Parts: sequence; C-alpha cells; structure tokens
Amino acid sequence: MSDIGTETSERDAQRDGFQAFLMSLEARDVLSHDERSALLALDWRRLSVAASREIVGHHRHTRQSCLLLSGLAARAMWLRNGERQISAVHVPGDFVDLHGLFLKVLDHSVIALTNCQIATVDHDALRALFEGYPHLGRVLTTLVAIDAAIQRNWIVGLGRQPAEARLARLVCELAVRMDIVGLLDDGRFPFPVTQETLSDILGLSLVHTNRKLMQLRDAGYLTWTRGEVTICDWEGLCELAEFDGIYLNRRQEPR
Amino acid sequence: MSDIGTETSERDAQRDGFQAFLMSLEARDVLSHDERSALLALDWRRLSVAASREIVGHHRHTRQSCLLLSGLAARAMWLRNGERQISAVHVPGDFVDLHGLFLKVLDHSVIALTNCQIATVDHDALRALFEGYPHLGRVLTTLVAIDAAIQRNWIVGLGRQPAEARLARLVCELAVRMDIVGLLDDGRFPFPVTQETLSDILGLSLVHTNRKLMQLRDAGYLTWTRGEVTICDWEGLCELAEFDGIYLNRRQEPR
DNA sequence: CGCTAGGTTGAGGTACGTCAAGCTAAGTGG
DNA sequence: CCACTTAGCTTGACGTACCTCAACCTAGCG
Repeated sequence: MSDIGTETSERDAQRDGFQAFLMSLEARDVLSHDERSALLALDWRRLSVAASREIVGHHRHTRQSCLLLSGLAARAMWLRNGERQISAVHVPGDFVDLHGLFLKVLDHSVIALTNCQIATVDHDALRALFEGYPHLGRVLTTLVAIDAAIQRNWIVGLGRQPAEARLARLVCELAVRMDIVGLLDDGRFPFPVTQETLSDILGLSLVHTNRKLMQLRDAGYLTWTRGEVTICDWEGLCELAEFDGIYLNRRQEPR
Repeated sequence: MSDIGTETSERDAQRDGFQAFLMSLEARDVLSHDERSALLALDWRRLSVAASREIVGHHRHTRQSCLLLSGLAARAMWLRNGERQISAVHVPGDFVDLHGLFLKVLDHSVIALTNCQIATVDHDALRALFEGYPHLGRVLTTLVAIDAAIQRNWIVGLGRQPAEARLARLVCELAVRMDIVGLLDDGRFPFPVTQETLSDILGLSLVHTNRKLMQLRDAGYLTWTRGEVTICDWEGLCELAEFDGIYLNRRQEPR
C-alpha cells in the first residue's frame, strides 16, 4: 500500500473507534508515526457484542486478542455456588485479553456489560508486530503491566478496606481511566451497570452495595443516575478511598 | 568469551542459585541453549537481604529488576491506619519486579519474608535481551502475565470466598508453585512465615486466621509446623478451595 | 394498565473483628 | 541450671460489618 493509502486507512481507523486505544497508549509514551501506522494496519476484525454476552470464553485456547472500541466489559469468574466475582472492568481503549497472547489459555471470561464494539487481531500478527517494533511492543506490554497494577489495587481494597472506601476507590479509578481515553466530561462519566454487577465488582452483596452507594450519594460525594456517575467531591472521594492514581502510569515515559 | 567459557559460566550460574528460575521458565516453554546462555550471561548482581527488610522500594524510579534466588518475599501495600495488605507472595525463581521494566515506578514495596538471596539486573540489559531474543522475551513476559493471573485468583478469593476456602486456595497455589521450582517434597514445602503475615495475605485478622488454620489442621487437611506446610489431603483441599491450577500455566507451549 | 427489571428498605442472622488474657518455646543473663 | 524476657500462638467474650430473606417501590415498556 502507498504512503497515501496508509495515511487514509490510519485516519479511517481512528475515525472508526481506535481513538480511545491510541489515547491510552499515548498517555504512556510517545509513538512514532511508523508505530501508529503499523498498529492500525494490522488486520483488525470488527464485531458488535450485545450486553451481557461473552466476548472471550475461558479455558479455551485463544489465537487472537480483543480490543474494546466502545462500551464496557468485565472479566468474570464464577464459583460453584453460582456466585460471581469480577476481577477487572474494561473501558474503551482497553486491550481486554492481550495477556492471552502470552497465556494461551485464560482462566476467566470477558463479558460485555453494555453493547460493545470490539476489534480482534490474530496473535501471529501481534507477535510479528512485537518483533518488528520492539518499542511498540514494550508500550503494549506496559498495558498488561498496568492491568496487573489495577488488580493489585483491587486486592488492597478487597482485603483491607470497608465497603464505602472500596466503592470510592472504584469510582476514583474509573474516573481517571475514563479521563485518559477522553470519556470524562467535567467529573461525569458513563457507567450504565446494575447494582448487581457493581456488587460483583466490590465483592459485596447487592443490598449492602445499595446502602453504601446511597450513603456516598447522601454525603454529597457523587451522584449515580441513569447510567452516569458524576463526581461532586473529588478530593473527598480520594481521601476516603486513599486513592493515589500513580499506579495507572499516566505519564509519557520512554518504555 | 569462548564456547567453553560460556558453558562454564552457565554451569556456575546454575549451581549458584538460578536453578529455580530456569525451572520456572522451562515449565512454560522450551528454551534453546543460546537463550539460556544469554540469560545467564547477563550482568547479574548478587545480594543477600535479611528477613523483613525491603528488597524494592515503592514510588521510586527503578532502573533494575530483581530475581529471587532463595527465600520468600512479598509485595506489600499499606493503608493510612497502618494496616497492611500483601498482594503477592514470591517463591524462589520469581522475577519479583520484572513489571518494573515496563512501569518504571512501582506502587508497592517488595519485602523479604525470610532471609533472601537475590540477583538484580539492569533494565537496559533486559531491554537488549528482549530485542535480541524475542522468543525469550515472550517467555519472560509470560511470567508477568502469570503473576497477574495469580492476582486475579486472589481477587476471587478475597471477594467471594470465606476464610477457610481462601486459606486452602493459598496453600494449593503455593504447593504447585513450589513444585514447579522443585521445592515441593512429598506434599511438604517450606513456608516459615508468622500468622500475622498470613493474615495480611488473606485480608483477615490474626485471630481469625489462627482459628481457621487450626480448623484446617483439625480436619486433617494439612499440618503447619516449624515453618513447613505438609499437605495431607490434596484432593480435599482443592475441593474446599475450588482450586484449579490451570492459571499457573504449567505447560510447555510455544509462546 | 399490568408486567418486569432494577432500586430501596427493614429485620434478623453470621462471619469476622477487637480486646484482652494466657500459653509455649526459644533465647538471654545470672 | 534457673529466672526472666520475648515472639508467636491460642483461647474466650463480645462487638460490628456485612449477608440473607422478604417486602415494597419505581420507571420504563408492551
């Protein structure tokens, strides 16, 4: 393909939903024009997934990874008694199972929390990209490492924080992640999930989740209506959650 | 250096404590002779760290990563009130902060749970290794991804399992990880940590940890004396913990 | 106008936390 | 060889954060 052709396809790709992904990458390091082009020139396959459908199945051998273009998704694991724990929430721009490139078999499912637009790419192509563009490979691997850092943070919340602080922590984290991909608008971001889903994120019962959520609302920290969270007291929330966003690595650094 | 020289240094390195690391890698994929040599030929710097000292500090810019040759270590994070949550336990052969190569700044400390032998290596050297040996780089990155898979498993335990099952899960996981690096001997492995440390791993109080531990002992699942865990009923423990070791990726696969 | 999914509220139970004490074994100084 | 100390383990009593069950309420929607 000619230079002009590449340019066009890059612009197309951006217009069509890769913006969040690029913002996520460029929040962590500077990408060269070549790197961006190579990334977008991969053979992405687009799909729509309806809310609550499975995006990636667990315990299956994977040959491709999946990028979330729009919508919300989550990693879910089930216990024998039917209880569910969500171990990650994915926002647009997240490469939801890039770790599948290394693990081959996943121990969890990825489910769509809302209607989602996704783009998948073959592992073979990704491996070639990593070899051809080592720096780009490192930036992508950084995403995997940030993902793990987020999980560490959840472990602290689940292990040592009471329900209210845990909830506050989640809201703080999501706000920053949404901001990174341009979806935070004046302290407001979309989060159209049920309180049942929320309770599976926080490791709480539905009833308790509801009570603590109302408590945060009544105390003036936030509002949460019609699938949208509005943060009213950012400082207060951070204080309550003991939130320090440093682990989200929002710094352009040579990686 | 000549071939013979390399051979010798490789053998020396192995004799001196890299066995666990190599076993951990080779449990996940086949390494070529070249790859093994290149890995061991890095400029490793050896250190001893006394129990309960810090191995890696948090919030500092790191320029090197640290391999655990012998002993036990843990990732720890503290809350304002002084409570501690441990988000990972490291066994010999673990590359305790390989993710630092990508993150640059860590959000946690790594502390020695026992006296430890460690070996550090510069990030520059690692980056060069990743570029020169892409496949080896992928195997190393697989370790980061497995580390994250372990964390996901902890999230499920912390969020949805009662204390007893959570404890059982930890024991199952450690047994398999110890086995991978050759430290499991007939269902027995060394784990000389206090119950206070254990409670910080499980997100429980010391007293409750003690009671549940005794319960597991009394029920004949295991013994835990003089810093050694002996599993008496592997099937039963797995059943109780709902443990499925698949997430530890103990399979030689092309990565 | 009735149905349904999701949110809210109340009452009572339980797993876990806290406080406080006693126990045990290993180390230390006389 | 015997106090004495100390770190870690064990036990009891009691408090609380969270869970369960069971309603009821509300807003959308056919």
